[in-house]
Amino acid sequence: MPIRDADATRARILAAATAEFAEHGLAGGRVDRIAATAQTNKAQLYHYFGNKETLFDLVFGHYVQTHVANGWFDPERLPEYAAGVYDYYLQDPVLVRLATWARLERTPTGDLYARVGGVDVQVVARIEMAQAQGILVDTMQPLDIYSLVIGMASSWAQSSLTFTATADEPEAVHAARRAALADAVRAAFCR
Amino acid sequence: MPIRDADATRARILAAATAEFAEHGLAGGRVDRIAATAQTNKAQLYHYFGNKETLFDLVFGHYVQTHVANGWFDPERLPEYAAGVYDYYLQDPVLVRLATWARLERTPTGDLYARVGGVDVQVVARIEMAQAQGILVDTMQPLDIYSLVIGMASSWAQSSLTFTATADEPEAVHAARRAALADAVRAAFCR
DNA sequence: CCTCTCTAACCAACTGGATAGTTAGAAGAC
DNA sequence: GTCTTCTAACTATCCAGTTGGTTAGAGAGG
Repeated sequence: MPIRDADATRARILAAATAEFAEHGLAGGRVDRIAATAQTNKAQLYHYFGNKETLFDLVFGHYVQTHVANGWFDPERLPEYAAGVYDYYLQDPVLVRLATWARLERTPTGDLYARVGGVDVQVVARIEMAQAQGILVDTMQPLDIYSLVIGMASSWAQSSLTFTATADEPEAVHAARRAALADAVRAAFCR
Repeated sequence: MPIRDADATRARILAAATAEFAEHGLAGGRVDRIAATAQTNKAQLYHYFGNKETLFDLVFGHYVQTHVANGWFDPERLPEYAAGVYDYYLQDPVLVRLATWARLERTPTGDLYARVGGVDVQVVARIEMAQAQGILVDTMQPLDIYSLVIGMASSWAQSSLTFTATADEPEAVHAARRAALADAVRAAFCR
């Protein structure tokens, strides 16, 4: 590993910025802290990423692209998918927090992922196919089904308007939530 | 109306702070802007409210207390309640935005309303009663049902991780979402 | 009814530290 | 030798919180 490595420095800044913005958001995030955590300095940061806002957008887009696997969504096993999302949010708060900051500070209305290429077109196509096959109810718009499922799965996430789950709760509590979530999704959307 | 009116000044500051914090959050909110909007000055603001953080908590608590009517929640008409929440969030983004900022910046885990007195105990009691009467499923914890319903109703709110609804969309779109939401809630929780 | 006094309400201007963004140049790598 | 990577130090602005007062108006005394 060379002492000077532009790619590695970029990566350290990106990682530090991801943690900082997930924790504090765009307005609350501090460029000095990011540079310090990344073991570099602000001049490097500004050289590679332009400005704070751009860095935030890039962090969010990058995190979505690397952590939301394209084929993960499965309309044919929607209850299991929802339960999986519950577990993911529990184990990794970064995605939810970044997404919520992005929503509040960058994209207050419309498609949250518009800056990042929009909601995967495949999602809609696959829900439609599952509806045609009689697996999912065909009385709702595909995107409405998708929104509701995400809304349900994020009920206990770090964006929750009620109660946010933590890993140190008893496993029985998580099991009960997972079961309630899967049951509710099944009853609501599966035929 | 006297030229000097402490109550009126307090009220103007609270109103201005509510708008400012709903828009920009705690870190992004500016005390100077609040004072200017309230047509007063920072010294008054600090005299009445101590500091920015205290003011934020007070704004959030006050908004919840004045805008979340106690008896509004109705476990016997859960689908209609959910649809009502959809409409409320559509027409007034302030509550959702304040709550989401409070979640991210003040209460990252646990009960969001802990600072404000906790989730209404009546909510649990009334869900339990509805379960005992066979109106709601009794295979889920009351709080889990509550969380899921709020999660579903806020699927298109300004905290949405997918798509945020706006008032200027065609009424047919809103009607479809309301129907999907009510149907899903009914299928998931009502017996 | 007028004037004096006292207090609560008010405010312009200030302070000190934080913060986004810049500069000018040092040093490793090829 | 020169191009890229790196850095300490700098700048200009912003911002939460404070200071040192001024002013409106209520009530008391005459």
